[in-house]
Amino acid sequence: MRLNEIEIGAAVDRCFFLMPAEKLARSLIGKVLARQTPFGIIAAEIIEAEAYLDGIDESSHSFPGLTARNAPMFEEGGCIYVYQIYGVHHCVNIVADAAGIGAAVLIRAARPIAGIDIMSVRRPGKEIRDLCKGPGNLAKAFSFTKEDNFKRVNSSDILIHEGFDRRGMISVSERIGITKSTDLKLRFFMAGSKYISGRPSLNGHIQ
DNA sequence: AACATGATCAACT
DNA sequence: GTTGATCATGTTT
Repeated sequence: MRLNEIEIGAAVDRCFFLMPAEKLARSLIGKVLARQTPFGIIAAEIIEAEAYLDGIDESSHSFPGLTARNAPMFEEGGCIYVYQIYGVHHCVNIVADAAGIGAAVLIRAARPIAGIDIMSVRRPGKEIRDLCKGPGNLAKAFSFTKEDNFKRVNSSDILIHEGFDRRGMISVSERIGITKSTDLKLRFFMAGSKYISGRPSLNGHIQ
């Protein structure tokens, strides 16, 4: 599929998401997140993502076991899980692995490819590079809300396309903004990209 | 009380 | 340009 003269590949198949969250987070870098809206399609290349594991990961929303809030995380991989944080922001996750596991990948930053005019309405006055920088900002640009919980990628208005092969361009670090299980290196990102969140000194920025 | 954040502002290099 | 402090805000435990 082609969007604004950019080839973003085909939609990934359903079984793509049936892998552990750590592997899925790495695999999602370079993929294109897209959404069909009444005003047209929005699309952006995933540049930064974090894995939240089942079992030992105390910072994962699934750690306490199944609750009303985290129920989407226990669906089969490819399910959407959106939560609200600090009363103000929303964050988007894509569930990993088989049903009942409870692992997901937080999408933290992306490079806008299409629907920039639509994103700009939702993020007035922002530079293109800042439209989808940070999980709360990305959710705002894409208008993700709890309404999107339990939707399935590629069987709804939310899509993931093959995008770009970024193997060999991906760096790993500790996750941002958590206080538990901080030793785990589960943040994956394109080093030096101007689209990633966090302080430049943590990111190997070139800019 | 804690929370997977972001905008703003003041102070610095 | 960068950094750290502060706070707005609603849901969950």
